[in-house]
Amino acid sequence: MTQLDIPGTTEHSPRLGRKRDHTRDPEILAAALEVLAETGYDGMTIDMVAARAKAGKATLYRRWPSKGELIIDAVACMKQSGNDYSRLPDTGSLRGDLVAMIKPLSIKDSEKKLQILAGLMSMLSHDPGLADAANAALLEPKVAANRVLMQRAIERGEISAGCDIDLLSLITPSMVAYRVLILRKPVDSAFLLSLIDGVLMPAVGLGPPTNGKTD
Amino acid sequence: MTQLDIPGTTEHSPRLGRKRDHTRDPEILAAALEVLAETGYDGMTIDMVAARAKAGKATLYRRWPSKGELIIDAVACMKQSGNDYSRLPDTGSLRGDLVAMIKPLSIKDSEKKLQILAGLMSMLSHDPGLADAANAALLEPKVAANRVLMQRAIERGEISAGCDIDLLSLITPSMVAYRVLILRKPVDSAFLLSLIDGVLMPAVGLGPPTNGKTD
Amino acid sequence: MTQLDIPGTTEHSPRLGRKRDHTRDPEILAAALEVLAETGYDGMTIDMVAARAKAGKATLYRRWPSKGELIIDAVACMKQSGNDYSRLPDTGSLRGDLVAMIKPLSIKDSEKKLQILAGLMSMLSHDPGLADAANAALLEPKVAANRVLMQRAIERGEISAGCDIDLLSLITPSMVAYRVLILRKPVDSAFLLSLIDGVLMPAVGLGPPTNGKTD
Amino acid sequence: MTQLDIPGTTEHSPRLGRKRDHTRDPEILAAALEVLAETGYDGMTIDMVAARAKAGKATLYRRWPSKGELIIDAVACMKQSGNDYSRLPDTGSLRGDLVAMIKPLSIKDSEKKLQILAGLMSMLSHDPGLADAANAALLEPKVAANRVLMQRAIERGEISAGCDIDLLSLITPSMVAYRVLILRKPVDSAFLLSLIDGVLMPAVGLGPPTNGKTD
DNA sequence: CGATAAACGAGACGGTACGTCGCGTCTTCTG
DNA sequence: CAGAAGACGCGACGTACCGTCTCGTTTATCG
Repeated sequence: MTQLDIPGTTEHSPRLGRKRDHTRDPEILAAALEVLAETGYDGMTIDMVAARAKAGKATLYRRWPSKGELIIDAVACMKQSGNDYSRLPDTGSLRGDLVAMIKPLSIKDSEKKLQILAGLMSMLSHDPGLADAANAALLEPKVAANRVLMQRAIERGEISAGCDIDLLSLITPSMVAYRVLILRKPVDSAFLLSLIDGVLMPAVGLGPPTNGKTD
Repeated sequence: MTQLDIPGTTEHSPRLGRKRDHTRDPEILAAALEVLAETGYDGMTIDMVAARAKAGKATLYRRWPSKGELIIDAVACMKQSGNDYSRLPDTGSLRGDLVAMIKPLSIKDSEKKLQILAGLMSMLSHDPGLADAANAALLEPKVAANRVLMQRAIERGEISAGCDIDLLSLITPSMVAYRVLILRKPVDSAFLLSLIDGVLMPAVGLGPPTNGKTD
Repeated sequence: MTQLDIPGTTEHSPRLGRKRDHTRDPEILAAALEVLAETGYDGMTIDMVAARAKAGKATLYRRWPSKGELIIDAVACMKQSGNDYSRLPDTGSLRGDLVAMIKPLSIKDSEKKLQILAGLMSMLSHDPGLADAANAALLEPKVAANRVLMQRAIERGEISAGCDIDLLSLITPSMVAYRVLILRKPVDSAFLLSLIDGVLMPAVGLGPPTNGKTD
Repeated sequence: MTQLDIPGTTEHSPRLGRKRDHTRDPEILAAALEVLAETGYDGMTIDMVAARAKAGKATLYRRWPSKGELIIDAVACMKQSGNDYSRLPDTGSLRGDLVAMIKPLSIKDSEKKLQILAGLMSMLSHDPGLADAANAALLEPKVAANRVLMQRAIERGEISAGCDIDLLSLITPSMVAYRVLILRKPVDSAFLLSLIDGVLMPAVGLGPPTNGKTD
């Protein structure tokens, strides 16, 4: 997204003159994310971002063609800094794993990401491939985590290999998004447990928890 | 939303002079929807809507306090004109009813509504109650339809009364929204059937439709 | 200069909508002159003028197409407010009248006007008719005063009717401008008296003052 | 003006490294004059000059501290290339000499120089000593020529030694400047002859030409 | 002769003013 | 008096230019 110079074929341009200082990119994007978080999408201003990053407005426009693109890239870069799901729980059962992923911190993080997503949403229709960036940064990590947990359950024979895990891994994220963005209700453990026990477990052919304890 | 002067109370003002011509409201809202569809939310302008409706800007602001509210109302009015779900299928089985609701026309309608929803989304965070209007106009009808179908299934004893139909009726809409807005993939019968057979039916304790029996 | 709406033929446009509030013009122009005087031409900013006049930038640009035109008009309006030469001396002799016009206040005024003229000068080449406005506001009043004094001298038979008073009335202004703008020397009585006695009086065929006294 | 590092003093720096290529100076100044003539002072850009001279912007700023100084120097260098007044006419009479200096080429040159002067004028107020450079390059040569002619007339006893030739030599240049820059009328022989016969000759105590022929 | 230090073309940098556009309000005139 | 037309104050947008800085390269002097 950042590449404004078309990568073309073999860099036939010798790139004369001062090089664009790409070490500033992260600083600018971080400033953009700060302002985005503080003032919201609509209140965000290019001058604010430039001032926060101690950069000139022209420097921003040299790298991103518009305010929208800048935000997109800022969100995309959030992917790295955001809490990743590299450390997945491994409790031995799918339900145990899913329940283990219910953490207040994770919920807060999801809600924040969804707020950002809401700001971007109107632009997703217009710019092809833009949705991919937002998805990859904001939603896909969670989806991927779900998919991995289910894949493990298949491998250990806990659930049938015929389960459509690509579909099932989307259910929690989409329902959380719906609840936060549309219904504007808080996401809590009870809601997530309802999803696990009322939707996901039946869908993979597993019954309710053998012991009654749910947390 | 539209009523800025509540006529219900005291009415000490005899409403002198020319009455507000409320026959113009639909025209203005239609113009708003046209512009919204043509230029997208961000590109939409109050002046555009006013010009399209051959109305003055002040006339619009006399009726709606802001651009956002106008759009909300425009969307809300779409509710009436849009294909409502007053005529629900009644095939005798829940699965039959759900499948019967899969119609190309209905899918197209949903996608259009979701595009509008996308444009509104960034505002839903700021304006309290605004999300309710959007939800009521764009998503709730479908949810309500699902709920009714499930309620009937409970009443006829097809599924357990313990099913969380408030939760389950949200699954299809949220998954469709996710698919259209985030993944930008088309919604087709196959996808919807996967949801019905892979998620909903197991969740309500019904098996796959191998034979007509519902176990 | 202010008329941006072409006066055309017969006002075929009914001029619907709110009228442009032309009572604001003088306020804006006055603000422009203030800023011009305080910060100089180069330091002057449209936002400064707008803020000073408590007007929006768009209001200024609706009336004047650019910063330059605004200044021009501001200068032109100065014509009215500036000290006019309606009260010319009448001492009975041309030399007496010319000497009577040498006043410290008048000199200061001239120098200020010339500083403004200097700021405008680079634009005079590009815009046809623009020079006329500047001339009419900044220099012509003085020239006209000289011309009147000489015309009176002709009428009373003091000097020959063959004198090229259109030419001679320009000498003092042009020499003063040259001295102030190019040589950057102060204009004082001695300089002006040198012009009167060394240039103007010989040119109209009058000798030096009959008695040696010059004041 | 060009010497930023004064080589006269101490010279503690051994001037290592590549020497500044001063053969580029004329090319750059010529480019500056071209751009100045084509786009006017306000439209002129350092980047334009650099591009035209196939030089880097830093090269220009290494030699001249600002845009204004560059232009001044460009104008000053024009002094050499412009038609100088080293070959003054010597017809034996002051009037003959003055009339002999009226040449179409000279008039064109003057008008061009005045256009440049106009562009510089707004800066003359701010930069001390800048006016001197402009004056020395653009106006003083003509003034000096007039002064020499009048000095010769004094020396040959044609006119009184009491004439204020410093003042009188300014009259033609100032009146020409006024006519070109303010009145925007062409300068022709008739105008210049009017000045000679109507102003200068009377001022030095000489009558009209003995014979009626003026050329 | 090789090291070194400055100047070179090119262009990115921080900053600032420009002129445009949209919002929501206010004013004028018409029906 | 409602309604159309549109000017108003405000403020963000994206562009252009200034004067400085940083690249990688070239060139002249010094060791």
